[in-house]
Amino acid sequence: MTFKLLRMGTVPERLIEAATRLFADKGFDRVAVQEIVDLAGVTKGAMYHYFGSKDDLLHEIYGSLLRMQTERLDRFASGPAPVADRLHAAALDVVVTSVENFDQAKVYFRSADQLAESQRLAMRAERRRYHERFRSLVEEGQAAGVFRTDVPADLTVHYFFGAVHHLGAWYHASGTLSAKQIGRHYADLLLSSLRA
Amino acid sequence: MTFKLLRMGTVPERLIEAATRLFADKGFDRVAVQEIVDLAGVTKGAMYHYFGSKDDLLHEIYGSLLRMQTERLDRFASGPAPVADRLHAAALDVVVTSVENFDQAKVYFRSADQLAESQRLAMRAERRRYHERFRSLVEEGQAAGVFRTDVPADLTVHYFFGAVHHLGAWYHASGTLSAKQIGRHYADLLLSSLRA
Amino acid sequence: MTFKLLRMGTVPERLIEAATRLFADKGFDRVAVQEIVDLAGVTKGAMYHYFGSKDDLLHEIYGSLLRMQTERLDRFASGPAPVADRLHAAALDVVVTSVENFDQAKVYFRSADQLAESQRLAMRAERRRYHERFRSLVEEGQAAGVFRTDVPADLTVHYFFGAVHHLGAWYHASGTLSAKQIGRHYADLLLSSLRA
Amino acid sequence: MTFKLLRMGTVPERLIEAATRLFADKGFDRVAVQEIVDLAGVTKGAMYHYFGSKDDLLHEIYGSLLRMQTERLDRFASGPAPVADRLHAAALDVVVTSVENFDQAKVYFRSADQLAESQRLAMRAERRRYHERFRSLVEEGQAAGVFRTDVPADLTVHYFFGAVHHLGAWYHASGTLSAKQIGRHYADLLLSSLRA
DNA sequence: GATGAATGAGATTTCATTCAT
DNA sequence: CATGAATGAAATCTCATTCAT
Repeated sequence: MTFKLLRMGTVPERLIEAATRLFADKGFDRVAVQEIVDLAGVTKGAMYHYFGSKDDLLHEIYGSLLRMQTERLDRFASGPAPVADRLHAAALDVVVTSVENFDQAKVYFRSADQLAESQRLAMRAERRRYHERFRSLVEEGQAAGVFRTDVPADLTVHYFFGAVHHLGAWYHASGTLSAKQIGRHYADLLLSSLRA
Repeated sequence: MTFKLLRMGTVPERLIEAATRLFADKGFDRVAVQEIVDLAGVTKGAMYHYFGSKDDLLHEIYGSLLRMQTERLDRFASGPAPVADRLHAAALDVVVTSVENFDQAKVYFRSADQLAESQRLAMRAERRRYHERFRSLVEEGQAAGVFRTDVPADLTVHYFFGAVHHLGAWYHASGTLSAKQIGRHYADLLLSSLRA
Repeated sequence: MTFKLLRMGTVPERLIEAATRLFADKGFDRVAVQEIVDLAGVTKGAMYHYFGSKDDLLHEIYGSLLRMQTERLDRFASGPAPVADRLHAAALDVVVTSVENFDQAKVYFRSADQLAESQRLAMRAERRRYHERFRSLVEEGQAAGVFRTDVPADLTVHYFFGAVHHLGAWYHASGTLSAKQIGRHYADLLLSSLRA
Repeated sequence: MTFKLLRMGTVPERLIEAATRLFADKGFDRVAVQEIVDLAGVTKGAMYHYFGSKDDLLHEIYGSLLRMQTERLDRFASGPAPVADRLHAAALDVVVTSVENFDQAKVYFRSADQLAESQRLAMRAERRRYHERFRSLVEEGQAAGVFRTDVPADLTVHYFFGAVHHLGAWYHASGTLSAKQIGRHYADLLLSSLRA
């Protein structure tokens, strides 16, 4: 697959966009800095003016999606609705936002291990917080007696996010299902599997 | 993480084992051929005597797990038991074998995109057959009226295998759950989510 | 070692001071223009406003010490005192001024070869004049019969300035000897070695 | 200055020789790996097959001269002759061997600061041992009453080795003095300056 | 006067693969 | 069967300098 030269936005924006597309398409390790700057229509020097390293680009892309999803989860988890509804909404939302930012999500799903040592720890902590927030919703449902308790909440959350991460492996925009439809199915499957 | 020099088995076996460990640990692109042969206790010449390329090693590891799981799925799917039981057994089995061959599974889960062009197509076809066999079990249950039909079987299968692939991201041998326990939980969640 | 942002003096003065410290610390080739302007608290544009190039900075530092020492040598060499006394005073003085302007001296001692082609010739000629003036003092003593003649004056001068240049390799302000004490010892050693 | 393609010796030998000439001529930081391998008549890959880095080449050159001179100093210092004779012989020898291995010596004299962090400490320790061995000769002479005691032995040794290091700045093979003549003059100047 | 974004050339290093022995 | 020296292409990154504002 080839992409058209990017012409809009500031240089760092174009670089991030170019990197996102290419990392999503071929994986971090298979993308040369030269390809990124070519797609962004600048020179390598310009890239290193704005980003300290190729790793930094990944970190930026990775972190920005993680921040967005953390923030949205917070909103969805903290409403007044019954816990099952809140969990359903949160599950649906994470699928929809992943599909709507699909390149970014693909980078996110596949490249945690490619982060530089220093960034890896910080990102891992952030991801764990996200995981735990989601898990606490499940536990809340268990405590309320609406979710089964024979399967550990932790495991259920891993199970669900596995499904979400796997979107990157099979979803294509050309498919018949919309982001929302997929999200609803995913959320339905999660809720069904949890029903007490 | 560092590994001990491998001393047992034939040269090609040692090479496969070394490559499996290293690919699982760092990802295909981050492993140098030199590291593999060092761990296997041989030289590069020896490796190129037995394998045509680094890609071949990946192909071998990838293909052998895929073959094994395809074969086992065939056995589990074709029994005389009720379809729900057969699906449960198949789901449990794929989790158990993935955990029991964890390094190989990690390589498998993460490296589909790293396969060389020529091998990629063949492997993709094989994987699709596997996916379709599993899906046909779900469809059989839908036809029999024991599984819900409002969620497409295809999507359910992606959902479940997403969960399985994600094992590589969180499972550690040191955890409290055994392979079988995890497999049972996973299979239970799958069956619950499918119940009509 | 890190240095504090320079805040005093005019912009070109701060640039010279920053460059002097950094060149002394790491050597000309290991210092980036960016570091110099960071330490001086200005931007690159400012530097290129005042200096034509990084080489120019070195040239400035190099030349200013050389000019100072040439001038002082002239004063010390041309007095009415006996030649041995004048040589002793000159030798002492070059050590003292080198220690008192230690960063500048370190740059001077180490960086003759880093000067740009065009500047190198001019500086070499200037240095040779300095060397010859010093040598002529030695020759004057030889002619007067107070210095030995079996060792060529030229060689003695190289010998002594080798010792002086080497100060940059071992002297630290934290040592027990003062600039003057070191200078006296050096001058004593020179005079002793020359005694007829 | 340009050099002729090296054709003799093993590849690592040619690389060391090429690096020695070029480092001596232009200084470590001004020599590109490409120049070294061109002069040695091999490719960059070959160089990195034998040496881990450009730093390693410097370390090798630096260390081999240091080892040689340490060993020779040991021999000269430990004889039965009077201490003044032993010091004279040692001083003469270090000059002669420096001149006879002039390229290596020039690299050694100028490049201590360019050594990589890890190697710098080891080399510094080794150099200090050398310095101390030389100093102990001076102290022995002071204790024996044949050398002056008003100038610290330490300082005298720095003084002398400054002169030796400076050879790299002025000596040329085309000069009128032979290595031995220079050595004798240097040793004479040292001994004269030390006479009680 | 001063900024700092951008360039472009070149630096070191890596690595899968080949091949003479 | 097996070695390991050598290649050559490509990777990431650095940096002095320029120039529109």
